[in-house]
Amino acid sequence: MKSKNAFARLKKEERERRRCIILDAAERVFASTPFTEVNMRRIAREAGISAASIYTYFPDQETLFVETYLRRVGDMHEMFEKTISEAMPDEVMESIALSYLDYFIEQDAYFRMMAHFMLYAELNPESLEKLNRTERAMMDIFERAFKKGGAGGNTRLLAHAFFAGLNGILISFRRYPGRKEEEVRRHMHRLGVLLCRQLRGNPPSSLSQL
Amino acid sequence: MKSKNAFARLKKEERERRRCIILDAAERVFASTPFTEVNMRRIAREAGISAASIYTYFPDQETLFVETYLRRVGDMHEMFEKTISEAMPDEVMESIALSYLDYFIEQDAYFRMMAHFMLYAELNPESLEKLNRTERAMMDIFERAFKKGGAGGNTRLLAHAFFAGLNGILISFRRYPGRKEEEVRRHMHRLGVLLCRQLRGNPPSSLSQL
DNA sequence: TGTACATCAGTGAACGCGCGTTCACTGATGTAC
DNA sequence: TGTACATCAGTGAACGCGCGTTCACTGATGTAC
Repeated sequence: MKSKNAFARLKKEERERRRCIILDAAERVFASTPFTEVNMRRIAREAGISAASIYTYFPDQETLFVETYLRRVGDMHEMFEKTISEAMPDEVMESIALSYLDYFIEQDAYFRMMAHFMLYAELNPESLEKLNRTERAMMDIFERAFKKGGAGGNTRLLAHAFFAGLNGILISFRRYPGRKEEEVRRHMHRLGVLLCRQLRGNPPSSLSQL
Repeated sequence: MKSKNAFARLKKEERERRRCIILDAAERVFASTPFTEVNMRRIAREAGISAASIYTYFPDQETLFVETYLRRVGDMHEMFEKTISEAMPDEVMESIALSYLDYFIEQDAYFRMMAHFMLYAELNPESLEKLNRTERAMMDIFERAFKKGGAGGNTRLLAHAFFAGLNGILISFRRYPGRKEEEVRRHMHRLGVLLCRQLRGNPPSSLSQL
């Protein structure tokens, strides 16, 4: 009986590892291909299997996308945890804001996915629940950052405004007409810094300095 | 020669009126149909013509969508102009923020279109230029509102932050899990008010009051 | 040790559907002479 | 006044393409006896 369990466990582990290989491949595809050109066949090719095989491990495309997204966002959370514990109180918010912006500027596909989930997705309940949990975790992190930064009052609301503000910056200025990538990033950073200072109730002495 | 011109003019006017009928139909479809279910055949049906006929008046779907969007946004601009001239200085920003949010909460399809243009669109140059002009006009309006509201410093940057903040609120909380429509709206309003006060450099005495 | 059978990952090809767009054609109206 | 021709809005049907997903089948590995 014991050895049978061991076999079953091993099989389960192997299955898990194969799932993981597919997720790795998806991650690479998302990192290297314009979001609208990502599809099941491409991910399969990157993983070295046929498209049909993916369906042995994931029920559908959406679930695969959500899981790829969640893994990545998990990494970001860890990064932020570190920032919170290491940064000085008066720079923790800006540090997080700029990381958040840079992360999504560089990993455009993941921002697109987030936007896609927010705008379109008719997600299955499990995926939806996982995404919601992750969003709440993000809010918790932002809230703790605000507290460390010395903000008082309704820090949950501040966290929401922070989240909304950052997403808004990313979506509103990503195609800033006629600007080069580096200028767009600088502009986003400027707005991110403004957002932090304002939400902390500590406006810069002169906005024109920015 | 004169009468020939008159004929030509009439013909041009008629053509313009037919274009207009299609745009009206598109507007109705966008108002009544989930964004992902809008397509050329539906708009044609609503206009009482065949899908093929649309192509006599618009080169492609994207152009039709952009023009429908622009007409609507034009209306919104007029609304804001009125608000700016009529509202008291200390309430002008909040008034605009709440109108903006309400407008896009109710006209979800137009928000989706805006998001779509920001995220996806490989637009043809003319459409792109029109959209950019409109966005700049929006920024001008916001900037004037800030000035009327008594904000100093870099009002252009404030306008950008305001625009980003409002869009971020709309995209980030539209699927606020487990909340009813009315609660979502209230939450968005709360965040909108917070955004205004912060950007005006006039934080509410206690955030927990919100 | 050998044979029959079960399990299951993996596959190429095809299915199915949506939907933007094009095409060959019709029918009405206007124009030339 | 009548005939031939031009113009042009409008159409139904079909094209074309992308792409998620399914299906019937293969081949390897393990198991029973």
